Amino acid sequence: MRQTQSHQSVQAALLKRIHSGEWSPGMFIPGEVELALEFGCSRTTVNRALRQLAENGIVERKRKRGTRVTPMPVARATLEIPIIRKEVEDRGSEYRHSVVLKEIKKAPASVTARMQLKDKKLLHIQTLHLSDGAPYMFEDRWVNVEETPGIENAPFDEISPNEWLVQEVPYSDGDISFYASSANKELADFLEIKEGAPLFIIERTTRMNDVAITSLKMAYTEGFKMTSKL
Amino acid sequence: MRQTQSHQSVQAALLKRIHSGEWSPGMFIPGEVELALEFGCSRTTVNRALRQLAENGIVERKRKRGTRVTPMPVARATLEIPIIRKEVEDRGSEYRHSVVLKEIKKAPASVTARMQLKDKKLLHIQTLHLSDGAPYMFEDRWVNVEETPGIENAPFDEISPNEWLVQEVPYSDGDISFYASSANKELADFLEIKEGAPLFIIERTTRMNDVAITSLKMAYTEGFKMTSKL
DNA sequence: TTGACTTTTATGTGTATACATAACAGCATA
DNA sequence: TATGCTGTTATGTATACACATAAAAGTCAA
Repeated sequence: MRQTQSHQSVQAALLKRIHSGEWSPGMFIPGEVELALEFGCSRTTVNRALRQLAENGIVERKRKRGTRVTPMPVARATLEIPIIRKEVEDRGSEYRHSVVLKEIKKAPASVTARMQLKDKKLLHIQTLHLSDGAPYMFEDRWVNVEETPGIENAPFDEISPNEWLVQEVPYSDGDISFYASSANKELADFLEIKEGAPLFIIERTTRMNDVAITSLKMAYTEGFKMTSKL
Repeated sequence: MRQTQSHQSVQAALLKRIHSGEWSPGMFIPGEVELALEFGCSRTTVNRALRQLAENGIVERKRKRGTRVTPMPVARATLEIPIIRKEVEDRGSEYRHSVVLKEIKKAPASVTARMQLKDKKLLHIQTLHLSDGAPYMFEDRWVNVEETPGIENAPFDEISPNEWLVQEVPYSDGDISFYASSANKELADFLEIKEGAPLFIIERTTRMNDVAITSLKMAYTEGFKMTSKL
């Protein structure tokens, strides 16, 4: 029998059994061949459905052992980190930015540790991002100049360093972390908030083949919220 | 020619071209048939490689139009939100929790709005989670009792509401958000921090077929950091 | 010129088949 | 007993083929 979208319906059927508790966490589920027979489709189709469930962390698969419902399901949220300008404009606000500092300098230890670049002079850029004229986010960025040709002449009054890098410099991997912190004097001044006010911090380092390209710290004022579906 | 892992190598080859700038953002790349010919593999294999790239947001695909490198790539971070006990124990600390409040009550407007359950009495549970005896996170949870049979008799002195729900109550979807806030008097007392100290807040609502199961707010003290790969 | 129809094209998906590979079980040999 | 060599099994992956489908491009008649 040839159906369309059948891997999706198979996946839905499997999910239903898991969600209903018919297959409980930790339990091994029937093999691909058996399921293919039951659903009246090919093993390929079942395989795809199961593969997708495994990608989403719903089931765990191992050769020979079989497939089982993940015993302790970890909730996963996929966050999308858009370009700042888009983030602001999508909310219907006007975006502006201003580069408040641009220097070539030896980075402090905390930055060199993250980037694993010792004793190199890095480009240090601080940018204030504004939404409808009000301070929205403060960005403190360090850039490995050797890996980003052209950055010295980039027109940062027109395009933000954020956007320029995303468009001009490819990266292969990186890491990101989120935490809460309180504003120090400098940040408080820039963001026009009280010293000690809570900030949402995103720290991000991107690399190309294990060589750090840029590392940055973004400080969002209270009111910023990051949302995602589970 | 039959190779193993070839969809991975094809994907790697495609990624390389994108990262190297040979194919720049917004550009349409050759069709599946053409690529299959070039790589000496079947269209199926190219399809799978491209499908995975599309899932990761690297390329955009549309029937008939073709495949193009995502013009404005949005960085995506997949966060894993583990069970609190695991989170603490994985860091080598001893986990304990204590339920500080358990009542059946009409929820305040902010909660009913999130859960879209009006005028229902909900179970309200507040739990303090401890790491090596020190306050780690404060959880404020509202539960739709009708959808969670057995919760009234659950042994919350042994197992945390968090863990009990994950294991006993299946859910189909939900949403989650992250933001920074400052501690009010009550939270400051529980978490043994100063009033006004920054907190990392995770708000989460889970649903089963569009019916809210539980909605909770988790407040982490400063020092908590959520990390992920890009 | 406009609007309805047809063709073309690139991706989307399903089937049958084959071989690859990891891990386990059981047997046999030193 | 320990160790190495078989199968065996379930998933992992590649291939050739066929049909589905959305969207663009082309065609033609009112």
